[in-house]
Amino acid sequence: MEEKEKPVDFIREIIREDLKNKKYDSRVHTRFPPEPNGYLHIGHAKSICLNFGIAEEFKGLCNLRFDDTNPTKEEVEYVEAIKKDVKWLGFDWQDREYYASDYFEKLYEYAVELIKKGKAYVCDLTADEIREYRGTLTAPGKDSPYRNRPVEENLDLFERMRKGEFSDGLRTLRAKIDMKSGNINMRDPVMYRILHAGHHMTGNKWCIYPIYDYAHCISDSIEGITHSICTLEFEDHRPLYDWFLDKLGVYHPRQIEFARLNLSHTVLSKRKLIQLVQEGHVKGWDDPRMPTISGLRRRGYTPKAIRNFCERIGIAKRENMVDMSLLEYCIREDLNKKAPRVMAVLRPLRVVIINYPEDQAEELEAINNPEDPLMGTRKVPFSRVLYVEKDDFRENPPKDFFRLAPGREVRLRYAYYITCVDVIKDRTTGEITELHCTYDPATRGGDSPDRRKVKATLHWVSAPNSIEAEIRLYDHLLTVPDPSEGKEGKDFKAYINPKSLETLTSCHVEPGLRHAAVGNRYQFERQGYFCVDSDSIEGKPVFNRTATLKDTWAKIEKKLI
RNA sequence: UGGGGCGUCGACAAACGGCAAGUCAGGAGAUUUUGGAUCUCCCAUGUGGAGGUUCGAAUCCUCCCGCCCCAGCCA
Repeated sequence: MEEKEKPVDFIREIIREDLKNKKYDSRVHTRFPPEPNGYLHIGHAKSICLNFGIAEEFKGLCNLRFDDTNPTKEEVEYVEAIKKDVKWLGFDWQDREYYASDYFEKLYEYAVELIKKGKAYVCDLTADEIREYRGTLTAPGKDSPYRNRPVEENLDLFERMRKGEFSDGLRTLRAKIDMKSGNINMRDPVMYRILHAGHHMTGNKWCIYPIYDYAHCISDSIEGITHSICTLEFEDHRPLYDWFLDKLGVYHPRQIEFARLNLSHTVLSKRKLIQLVQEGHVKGWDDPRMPTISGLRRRGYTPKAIRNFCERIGIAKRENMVDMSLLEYCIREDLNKKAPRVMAVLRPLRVVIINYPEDQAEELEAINNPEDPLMGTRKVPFSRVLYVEKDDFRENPPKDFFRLAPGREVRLRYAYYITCVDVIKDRTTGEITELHCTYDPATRGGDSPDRRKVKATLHWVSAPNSIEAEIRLYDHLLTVPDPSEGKEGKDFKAYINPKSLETLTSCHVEPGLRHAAVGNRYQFERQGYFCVDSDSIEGKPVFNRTATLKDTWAKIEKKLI
């Protein structure tokens, strides 16, 4: 071991300490407990990486447990999606796929036990009345008139609740704790509610369902979890978590809370995400603009980049707002090493090489990835008529623009030096339609024998050999880093970026991309990283821009304005 | 006016009484057949504030200030 160890977060520190003290029989067992009522997002990835990561590091286990105690909100579609996403991120729960609903019977037995111990009672107050009796943040609550119901009566009523004798909301089972507690969660919280609703796992077996606080701690206990990691808003619930387990006298894991992830220029709340989907602001949960795992996957993100991101952001208890640029950095870092380079012209400008023989054609050798010689080379066709990027030509170049301009010589990557000799415009609109250039045959491959320098290297495609493609450019979902900092009364939807998607339909890409498989990732030289979308059809691929390349020129240009 | 948390660089985040790490962002330069990548350097005389303890305080104590969470039969 080196002297200087990588700093660890406070949770791993607690675990190290527990291990040192031989707590929990020196076991480490965590769990990731999603509620199957929505898709996983990058914030969940933080939790997944934490829980599964800890299990790996400490040679422990991590369970996948669906927290399915509310049948009115949960669906199988979500459990399938969640499993797919966790797997895709690279984590394995082996055979430990559990559901809180697996424990409904046990939960019921424990509830009966609490009733017998005088720690729980059936309450006939309505939801409104319970709210009234609860008091407020500053005023204590008052006892329910049903609080001192005899044990036998509670037992009878609770059994009849289960049997379905009462309609929804008629009665609840409540923990008998302290209506005057400063912690509102301790003011006789509801443990069970009556809900005549079918459940995705248990069907119509139950018409009473346990509340999170009651179900979660016991599920953790049953599974032998050692460290039950959750987010900060559950800090106030910890005394309740402890209370149930203490009163029952069962195995008692430790709940630890950390700060959830906030990411700039997007939203990470299930409620808001579901709103974006349902109101059609995006095309679905896997829209590449979404911060969902499925959205990021379709966008072209790799599991490695996401896991790396989660490692870099760290774990702490402070509220945070991580810059989207860090996520982008992580995907560039990964793809720079892995993605084959290819040339694609997004906004084509026709270039005719006037001194290149009409009937001539040739193939030039291009390097697939300068970062990795093992990835080899490929041939790209060259001809008299090419496309270059519109942005790469300026009739009146500003200072520091060193791409193509009238009279200027530049290099075509892996091809030749060319010089712009004429600018052809549309007579009526004045729009530049074509460039006439000459090439220097001595510069084949991109080097000049006389060592003369050109300041720019342009990507290009051969017009007759290129194939057409659709390319979708994505930008931030929101125009502001943090929508909650906006004007009073403005919700996040007021900041939805109208330019978050730009679809380019007449792009030209290298012929080698004709049969690119869905999901393949490439670097389009000088443009960014792109991946093949599932909307692709034979002969007409569709690409999603995963991330741009760093663009120094764009920065310079911005300053000029 | 209750209870629970949290304040270290633009954004994350270390430090555990002994010289304020690192990363992203930003800036400058080198290099470059991607204005990419890579490399070098710069970027907190100071840790929300004020006192105190100490040879020594981001760290311990006191008071103050600010921010977040809790009044679902949601999780």
